[in-house]
Amino acid sequence: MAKVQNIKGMRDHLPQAMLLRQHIVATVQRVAERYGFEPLQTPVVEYAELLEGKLGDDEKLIYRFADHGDRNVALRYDQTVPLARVVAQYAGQLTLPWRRYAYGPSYRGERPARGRYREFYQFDADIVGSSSPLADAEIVALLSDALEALGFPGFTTMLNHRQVIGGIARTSGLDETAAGGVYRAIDKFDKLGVDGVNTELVRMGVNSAAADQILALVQIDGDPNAVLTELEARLAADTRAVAALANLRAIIVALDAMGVSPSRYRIAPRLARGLSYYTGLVFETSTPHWPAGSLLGGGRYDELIGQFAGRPIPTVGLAFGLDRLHDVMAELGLGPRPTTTAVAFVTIFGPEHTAASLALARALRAGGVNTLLSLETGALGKQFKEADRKGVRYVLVLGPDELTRGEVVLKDLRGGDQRSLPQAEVLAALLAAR
RNA sequence: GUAGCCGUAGCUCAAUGGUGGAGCGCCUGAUUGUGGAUCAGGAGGUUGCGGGUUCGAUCCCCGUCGGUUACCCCA
Repeated sequence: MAKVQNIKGMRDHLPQAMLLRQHIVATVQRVAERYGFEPLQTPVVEYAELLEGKLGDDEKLIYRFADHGDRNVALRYDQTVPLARVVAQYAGQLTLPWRRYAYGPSYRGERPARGRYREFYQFDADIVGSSSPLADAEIVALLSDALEALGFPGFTTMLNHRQVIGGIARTSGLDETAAGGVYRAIDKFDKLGVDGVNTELVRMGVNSAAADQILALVQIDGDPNAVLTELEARLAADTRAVAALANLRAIIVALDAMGVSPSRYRIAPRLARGLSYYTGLVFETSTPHWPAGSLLGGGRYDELIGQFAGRPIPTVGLAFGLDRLHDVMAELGLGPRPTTTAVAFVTIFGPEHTAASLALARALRAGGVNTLLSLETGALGKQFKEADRKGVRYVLVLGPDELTRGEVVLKDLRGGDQRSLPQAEVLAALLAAR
């Protein structure tokens, strides 16, 4: 017999988890559509060469194999590269700027850890074909609205710009080739602290004066405007950094005008992210209630799509990590926690009353009430028990007494009270109670 | 990729180199027109899988699969 077991890092999502996951997706989708984003779906399998050359060292994490036609294929590791392919492939059919969202699984052959899986679901939202800071701001506003709609009690989005990090490295006397390690080191600031990052920087050959300067810049924190002003002063010699800071300032001005509370974001020069294809804004949202990693992240990547399209197409976007959002919400008790989809449970009093119960169930369903029908007849106790265990709130009984009077017994399992009412009124009663 | 820890009933976990237990859950009944609470009874195990050591392995050793923690990495 085949092994009854999952592939490492791949999970089943049983009904109780799915109900919360679907709530999350529906909520985020509703917000995205509020901003006029349109849905896109692409296959999980792509030509391997499409994904190669975008990830750097992470290429070894790509799931790849030969298909039945000996094609060299791979499972997508994110939804951004497929987006780039679509934009290039359907250039004539898409009106830019294009706002699109996508929801689905991606795959990475890395070691599973808390909140990280080999098959993971993401909800992506991107604005393709605009370099306006309004696009960057809209993405940040969208994520703020979405997390608030989901009921997150406290979250903060850290904003940074790739050329601010570049400027920090350059003004500290580091060349671009050494910068990669520096980015990784400062990205660990929250985990390692000042001394830890300093040790790390020195260990990779940064002299201590430069390390001190990097650490001083990276620790700048506080009111977004004040942080920008301070960075502008300290990085004034680096023209690219100055431009980046002006860009960030334009973004937060737009955020304020869009109604995003300044308490929801910070300018964080220490935020690095992977950076492999980011060119401008980078951001990451986290909550103090979940120390292990961020809820979502994103940024501006103005060059990636151009690699496929043959002309530059500036784009900014984000990805919600569904698995992590779900884990955090489940742990914090956020969101609805239904155990089933049904609201009503129709019992069958006995074999001879089957038709009447079926007709009742049909009428409730036609009226828009999610209705579970008993598949057993008689033994009302067992039927009630099934309804109770499923978490269905209302149970309906159609016995000989009720049928004679043209009524139905409606019992609320939550409170335990029940009443008998005319059949014609049951639907309205359930709709009102819901 | 490196190192550690874990894997026993549906779930959470005990146990001993010598016939594997509990709580919760589940099933049946008390209750042939009503779930939860209570009481009584019951079912449920190749101790992840494979190999080795041993008279004998759930326990010790090796491998493997899965989970998990810290590193690495995190598009």
